[in-house]
Amino acid sequence: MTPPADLEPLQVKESPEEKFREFLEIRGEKLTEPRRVLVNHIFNSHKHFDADELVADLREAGRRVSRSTVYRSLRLMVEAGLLRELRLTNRTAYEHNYGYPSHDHMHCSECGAIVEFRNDEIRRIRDVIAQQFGFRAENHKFVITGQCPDCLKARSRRRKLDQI
Amino acid sequence: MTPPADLEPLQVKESPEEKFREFLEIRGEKLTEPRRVLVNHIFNSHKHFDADELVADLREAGRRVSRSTVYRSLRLMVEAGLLRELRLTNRTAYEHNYGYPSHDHMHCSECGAIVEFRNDEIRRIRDVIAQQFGFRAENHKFVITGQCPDCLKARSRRRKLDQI
DNA sequence: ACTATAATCGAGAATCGTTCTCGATTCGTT
DNA sequence: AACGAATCGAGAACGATTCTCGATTATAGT
Repeated sequence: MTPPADLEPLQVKESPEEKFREFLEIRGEKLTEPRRVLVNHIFNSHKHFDADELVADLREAGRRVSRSTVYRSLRLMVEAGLLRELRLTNRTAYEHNYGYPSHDHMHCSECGAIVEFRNDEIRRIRDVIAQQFGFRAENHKFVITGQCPDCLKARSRRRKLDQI
Repeated sequence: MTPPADLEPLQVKESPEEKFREFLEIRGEKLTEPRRVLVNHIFNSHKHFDADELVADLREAGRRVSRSTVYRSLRLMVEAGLLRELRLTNRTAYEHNYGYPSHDHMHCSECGAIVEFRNDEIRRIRDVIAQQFGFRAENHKFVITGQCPDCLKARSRRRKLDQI
């Protein structure tokens, strides 16, 4: 299933690695080998992942990076605006924030699938509400929970079997 | 600050305790003394709280309920539809779901304040989007993060001081 | 009331994701 | 090559939550 046209990666001037290096330099920190491995691996494919999956993924690819460094680097990449956190379960999931249009999520309560969607009205409503309350809106999270099409199909299949 | 009129508690036929007992009975479980203490204490005031605050609160009121029982009961009350979970920080916060109109939240990233608001458009958008993707929408969470009016005021005060 | 049986309780151990500590290593610069 | 600062990895520590298990309590049947 290809993503909808409005959720294609955006054209960006700098690569994630360049952007990360820049962020680190400003703070007097360094883009080391493990950090370069991480940022490139993460932006090599567009998907949601958590710290454990990342460690396992890297290990499979033959790149050892310690858990400590993975957690530390993820935090940095969030601060750098490269990644965004999603707290849907007890584990924190991450997704690309740099070079990717802003969007929200649907979360299947049965299989855990995460589906992205784009809707500009939400942003508008958010700003109207914030203004009403004198808030300065910085960000928002909109997550629709329910059952994805696959799990709904599986359910109705089960119901039919039960009737026999 | 009184809550907006559209966020007043709703009139409900059954008390939370009755509703809890009913839920438990269906599952062949019992409304015990600790559970009765908890459900009544929780619905005695309308506010957000987490497990630790609840334990401390009860202790102050002279009612000892063990941490285990508090966690177990909170889970049950969520399943019973009495409470709703909010995962804004590392601690899970809870709020009334029974006898209270559905609403969403603004969360101040500076002081942690949680402000409720009601907006019917969100629900409508949610259902339209879910339908587009073949999802069955069961629930949603919409959280606006930013700075609350008080923290904005404190900020501009600080900026003025800096200028002197 | 009394007893039997299953559910529940409390205390503390265990779990699990994440963060911290610290001696060893690497980076960039002289 | 040598230095100081930043970073690394391994494992300890942490904090919220869940689990374990012997003691306690609720409810139905006598």
